[in-house]
Amino acid sequence: MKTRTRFAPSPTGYMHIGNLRTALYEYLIARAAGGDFILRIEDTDQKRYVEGATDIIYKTLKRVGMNWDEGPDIGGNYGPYIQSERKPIYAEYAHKLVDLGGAHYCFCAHKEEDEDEENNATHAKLKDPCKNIPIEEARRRIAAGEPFVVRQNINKKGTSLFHDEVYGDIEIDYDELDEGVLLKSDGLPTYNFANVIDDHLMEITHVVRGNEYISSTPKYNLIYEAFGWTPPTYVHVPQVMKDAQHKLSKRNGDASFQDLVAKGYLPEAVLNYIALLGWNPGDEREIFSLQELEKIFSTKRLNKSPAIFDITKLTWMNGCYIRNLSPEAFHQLALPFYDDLPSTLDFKALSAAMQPRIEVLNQITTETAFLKKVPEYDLSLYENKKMKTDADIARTALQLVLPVLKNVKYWNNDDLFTILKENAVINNMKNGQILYPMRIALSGLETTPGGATELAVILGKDETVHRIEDALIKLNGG
RNA sequence: GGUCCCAUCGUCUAAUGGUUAGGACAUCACCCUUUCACGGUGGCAAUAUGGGUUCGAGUCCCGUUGGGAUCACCA
Repeated sequence: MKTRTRFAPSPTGYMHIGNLRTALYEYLIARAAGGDFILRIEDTDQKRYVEGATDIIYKTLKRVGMNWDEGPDIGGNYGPYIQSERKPIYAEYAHKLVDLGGAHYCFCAHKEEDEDEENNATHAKLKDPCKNIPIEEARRRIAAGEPFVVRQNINKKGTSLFHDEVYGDIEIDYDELDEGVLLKSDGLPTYNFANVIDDHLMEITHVVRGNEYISSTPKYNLIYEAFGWTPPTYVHVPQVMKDAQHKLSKRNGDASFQDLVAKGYLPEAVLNYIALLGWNPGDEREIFSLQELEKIFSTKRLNKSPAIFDITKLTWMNGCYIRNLSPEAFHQLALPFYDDLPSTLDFKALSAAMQPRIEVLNQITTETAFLKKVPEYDLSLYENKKMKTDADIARTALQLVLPVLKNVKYWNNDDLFTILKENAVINNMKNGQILYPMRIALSGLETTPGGATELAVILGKDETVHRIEDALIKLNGG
């Protein structure tokens, strides 16, 4: 049987990191087996539907290179792939399930968000009064237009046993299961029911989902059983946590995939990082492309315990990806972050300086602020013990260097560095006594991305001369 | 609360019952160096706890503690 997995997000307008990881594992299981990866949109909750949310899902998956073989946009042999368009299918199977004894009709009024514990227990196993309504009477009431839901029957006794690829064999007592709603009064199925029907009809072989579904898995199996269908292979994965106590969630404003990308995390790096949250390749490699993961992924190396999303490690990994970029590729990614900078800068040189120094693209903004304007600084900045400089030496050095720079023919790093070094020797000064003050004059900062000559190249000859003149005025008490 | 699940450095993790418990991030120190960064070298740092089983337990069993999940006409 061909391996088929599906990513079945609900369009709530947000690509949660944990969701993306689930999608990744589903994708990898399919690809590792040469199978198909299906995209299905689960929009059975109209209240939560967000306009444009499906586009975010498409865009995100495409951005990381997880292409699907069947889906709402490209079709396939098992469509439709949007649950709201499958409404008649669920109704048909729901009634069928009632006929098969796996469910019953229930006419109880729906109590909205009722916190009353009594009410919560009302429909627990065997307590639903509607379960005793004769089927003929139920059908009559439905025909008469009375609102109804289809509720699952849990008639079994004893314990349910099922196997999970990650957690092994799990036993749950049937008494623990509630007779939940399968088909809502609006005629749409609940997640529990829609999943079983769709996964079966779409011939899904592996179901990957968060481990919060472990306790309800026996309910799914009961439905499969009632229909005489074979349940899929279950792969429950541990949660992605924000910290030891809380999982990552939209409500807390935790980073989503699109938030991370907007900050300048590369999609490839994010994907690489989340692949390793709860999975490892069995050796000590950490940097993987999606293509490499497709070859080596196995559910056997999936972890059981929750993993905390560590932005610090992702940031490091993103830095690795940035440094591995070709200079041209990096330059293209950096360009949007140069918008506010003077157009006279040598942007290629700036990119060359930025690439090894940043780990997230948006760090470019703060790193380059001094290129717009020299920040206010104190003359004490010219004092540096190791460089053996102070404001007086700085004044001498800059006065010395100014005419030299004005005469430089080839404004590039190597020539500038050679010339300035020669001048240090001629004037019996140390390199640092010239380069350090020059760097301060050009930046007004204690630390800068690149040295004096690199900054000079980035700023260009005119601005460099200009900034040194300004510094001299400042050093002379102006 | 009932039930289910989980437990190795701060974090992500490795370890056919036999290793000085390994790697990575972070952190610290040093080297490189026109500052910073990159790069390089090294340091600090873990088997939650109590009992078993075993010649030998991070690994198997039981208890304890801690944490998570679930008990919706949400997924």
